[in-house]
Amino acid sequence: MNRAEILIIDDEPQIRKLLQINLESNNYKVVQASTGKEGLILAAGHPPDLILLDIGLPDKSGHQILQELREWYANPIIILSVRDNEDDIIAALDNGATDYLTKPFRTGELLARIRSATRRTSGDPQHTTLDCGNISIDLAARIVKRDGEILKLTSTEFNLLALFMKNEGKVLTHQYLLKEIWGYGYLTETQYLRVFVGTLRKKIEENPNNPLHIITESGVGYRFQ
Amino acid sequence: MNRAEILIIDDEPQIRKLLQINLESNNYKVVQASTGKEGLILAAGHPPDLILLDIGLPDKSGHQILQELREWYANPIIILSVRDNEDDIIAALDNGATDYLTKPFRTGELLARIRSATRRTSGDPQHTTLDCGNISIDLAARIVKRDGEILKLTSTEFNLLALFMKNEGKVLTHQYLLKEIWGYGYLTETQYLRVFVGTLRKKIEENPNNPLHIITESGVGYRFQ
DNA sequence: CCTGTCTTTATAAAATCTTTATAGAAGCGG
DNA sequence: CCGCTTCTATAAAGATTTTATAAAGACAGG
Repeated sequence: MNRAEILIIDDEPQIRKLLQINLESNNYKVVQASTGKEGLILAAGHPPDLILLDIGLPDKSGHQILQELREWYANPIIILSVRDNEDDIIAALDNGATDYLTKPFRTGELLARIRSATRRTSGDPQHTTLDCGNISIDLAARIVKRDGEILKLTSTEFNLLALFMKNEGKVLTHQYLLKEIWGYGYLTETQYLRVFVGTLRKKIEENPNNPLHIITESGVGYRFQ
Repeated sequence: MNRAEILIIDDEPQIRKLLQINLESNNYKVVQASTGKEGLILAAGHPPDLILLDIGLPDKSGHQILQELREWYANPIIILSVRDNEDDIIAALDNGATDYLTKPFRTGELLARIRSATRRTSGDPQHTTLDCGNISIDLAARIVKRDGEILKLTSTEFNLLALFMKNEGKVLTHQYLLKEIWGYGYLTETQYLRVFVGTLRKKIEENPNNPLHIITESGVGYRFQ
C-alpha cells in the first residue's frame, strides 16, 4: 500500500517540524501549510488522507477552515489546539472534526489517534463527485461538467449547485438555501436566489425555459433532480 | 427517526447514572452493563449503535473486552478511563477504540465526541416518509408520490395532505384543519377547505367523484385513509 | 482602470390563493 | 312525496403573491 499522505496546517514552524519528523519516521508522507488559505489550496489540489489542523491560525479561524474543508473533504481531520476550552472542542467536533487534541500532545497518542482515524476511512475511495443525469460535479476540484464538457460557473453558482446536488430530490426552502450560501443575515433576500437560479439554469439546462434539473416549488423553494 | 442506542459498560453505578441521565436527555436510548461479561452478552444480543466502555473493569481487563468486541462489532467504541497513561491510550486505540476520554470528562465534550463518532457510521436515511395505499409523502423532502410518480402539489395542498396523512384514519374537523393550515383567523372559511380538498382529490384520487382517500364526514370534517 | 461577479431595481409573466356563483346531495318535518 | 334548509362540490373569475429575466449600479481583484 502507498504511504498515507498527511497535510499539516499550522502556523508554528517548530510544531510542523516536530510533526514532520515523527510522521515521516512512521512512514507517512507529509505536506505542510502555514496558513489556512494555503492549506485549503493544497488540500484541494491533492486531497490528503488526513489533515492535522491547528485551530488557532492567524489568517482565518480554524473553525472556518474546518467548515470550508468539510464542504467537500471526507477524510479524517484531527484538530490540534492549545485551547482546552469545552466550547471549542464541541464546536470543532460538530463542525466535522474527527478528533481534537490539546497541545502539548503526546506524540505516541497522536500517532495512535491518526491510526484510529485512518483505519475507518481507509479502503473507501475518496468520492467527491456527484452525478445527476448529464450533470456531474467534483466538490474537491470545484469542476462541473455537462455531458462531459466543463462548465464555467462563478463561485456562488458553484456553491448553490453543490448544495442542490448534495440534496438531490429534496425540496430546499428559500430560507435554507439563503442560510447555507449567504448566511443568516440574508434570510429575506429571496431575489438573490431567483437571479442565481436563473443563471444556473442558463448554464446547466438544455432548455432554461423548461428546466428539468432545478424545479421551482412555488412558495417554498427549489428542488434538484 | 429512531433513537440511537448506546450501551454503557462501567462498574461504577454513579457514572452509569450520570451517563444515563445525560444521554437520555439527548434522545439516546441507553442500555447498561456493570461488568464486561454482561456487556458482551448485551452487545451480542442486540448490537447498539455505540458502546461506552470503561477500561478499568473488575472482571476482565477493558482491553480484553475491547478486543473481543472488535472481533465482530463494527460500530464506534468510546473508551472512558481514569488512566491518563499514554500506553493505555495507544493500546486502546490500536485495539480498535474509536476514541478515548479520561475521567473526569466533560459531558458536553463526550456528547460531541459521540455525535462525531456516530456521524460517520450512520448513513441515516431520514425516516420521514409516510405511506398510505398508493400514496406516499416525504415530509422532509416535501415530495408526494402516487404509484411512484411524483405529484405536483402547491404548498397549501402539500401542507393539507401532510396533515391528513399524519392523522390517517382520524376525523379532522373543519376547525382543526383551518387552524393548522391557515391559522386562527380563518376558522370560518370552510369554503377554503372545500376548494383545496377538491384540488387534492383531483390529484391523488383515481376517481375524484368517488374518493377513496379523503372521505368527507358531513357536517364535521374530513378523514384520510 | 478594466473585468468579472455580486447586488439591487424594475417589470412582465406565471402560479397560487381567495372569492363568488351555482348546482347537487342529504336530512327532516309535515 | 314535497318543500325547506344545510352542507358539499366544482368551476371560474378576480386578486394577490411569487417567480423569471433583463439590466443597471456597486464592488473587489488583478
